[in-house]
Amino acid sequence: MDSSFKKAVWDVVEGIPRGFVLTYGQVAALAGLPNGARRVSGALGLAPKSRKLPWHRVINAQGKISIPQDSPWYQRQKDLLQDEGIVILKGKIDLQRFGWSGVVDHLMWSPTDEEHSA
DNA sequence: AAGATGACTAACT
DNA sequence: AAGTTAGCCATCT
Repeated sequence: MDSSFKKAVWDVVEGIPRGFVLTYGQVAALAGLPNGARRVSGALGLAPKSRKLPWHRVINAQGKISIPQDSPWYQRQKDLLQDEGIVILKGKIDLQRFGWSGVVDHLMWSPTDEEHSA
């Protein structure tokens, strides 16, 4: 594993604002590896505690927690997310609303402009 | 060296 | 909406 990638991942995750989430794919892309989604999970696991990363703000592209439910970390991540105001309905998080870039998209894409966009 | 694995994804059924 | 398939690629057996 390229150590510079790990570091890039940590930097990206560290920059996720409270109350928002990013998908593994997005983090990978922002860290410089467009095809490195699967690498992100590893990087998070290797992160030193001293960085105190908001690792829980990283979820999969389906808006769901990717940790196996039989792991204690699953509930842990769920709690942390809900504690910062993120709503998890039926196990899914609305990326349009809580996704970091999703917020920007929403601001730029007003429903009333729908017919003008194409 | 070769095959299995996984905190992933997009595309398809 | 939920399950399957095929790519992905560093790590681990």
